[in-house]
Amino acid sequence: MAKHHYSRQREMIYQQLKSTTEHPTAESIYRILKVDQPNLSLGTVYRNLNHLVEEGRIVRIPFDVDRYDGNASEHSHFYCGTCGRLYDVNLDIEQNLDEIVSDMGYQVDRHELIFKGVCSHCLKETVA
Amino acid sequence: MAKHHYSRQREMIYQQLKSTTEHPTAESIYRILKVDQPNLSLGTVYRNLNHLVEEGRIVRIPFDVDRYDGNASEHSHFYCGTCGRLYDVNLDIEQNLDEIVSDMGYQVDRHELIFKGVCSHCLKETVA
DNA sequence: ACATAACTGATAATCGTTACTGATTTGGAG
DNA sequence: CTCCAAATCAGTAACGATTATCAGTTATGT
Repeated sequence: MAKHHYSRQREMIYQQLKSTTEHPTAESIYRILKVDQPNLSLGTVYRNLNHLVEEGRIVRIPFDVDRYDGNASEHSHFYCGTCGRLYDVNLDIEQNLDEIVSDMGYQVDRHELIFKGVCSHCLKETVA
Repeated sequence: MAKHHYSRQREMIYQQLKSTTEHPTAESIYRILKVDQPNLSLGTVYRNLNHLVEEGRIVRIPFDVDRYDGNASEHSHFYCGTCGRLYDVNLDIEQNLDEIVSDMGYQVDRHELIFKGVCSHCLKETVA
């Protein structure tokens, strides 16, 4: 007996997340999918996002309004306070961080690292 | 003319935060201060926490339910998923992180780094 | 002391997220 | 293929943390 049934809605949500690097919110995923699936429910989006996070297929980025990342591999984020965009940031050091904290006696399952400031795009705009 | 008036409530909240390393929530700060100040309002706590964060005197740790840190110097946190406690973690590398991301073209104002797992205290409990 | 802007307490409103419900879909067993 | 139980759905109500509102109070500069 299967633990999970196949769900068309869940796969749509997952594929939508995989197809973008914009780290959308539940609401914006809902709006996009609603176009082709007019009777999609917002609750279904939330339910499946939680489901996918538990499975480890996607990552929740805890925010004022939570955002989601279809790239579940370990990486950081940069949040631009000017345009509100959320960028992926890959740091070589990142794996070491968990080791350092492990050596302190903690069992580290994962970490969240988010930088905040102004992105290069908005920096240009400001100068102009 | 002063930008801010002195506020007894604000100082109480600040002192409460400085006196603990438990990273309390707005609600728990409220409960503690309410004992000696029965007519303290929860809205006042939220209002002043925001005020103190803007001043940079304290730090907001974005969480399911936000928590606050009276130690405004740069450091990370470890969240234990078993007991729910939030620990301070000091890493030497931490300053370098901002530099690395700055070199990528971003203007980095600050970062948030939080580790999640099981703390040493809870690890012992589990074994026993 | 006066004027004014900041602040407070109390309460209502907001809004992201979760819970509930009855109907529908899925996958395995006979 | 048919039937059943578990999983999922759409729709909507409920929840809870945080913010907004507002009339009354307090702090600060003149």
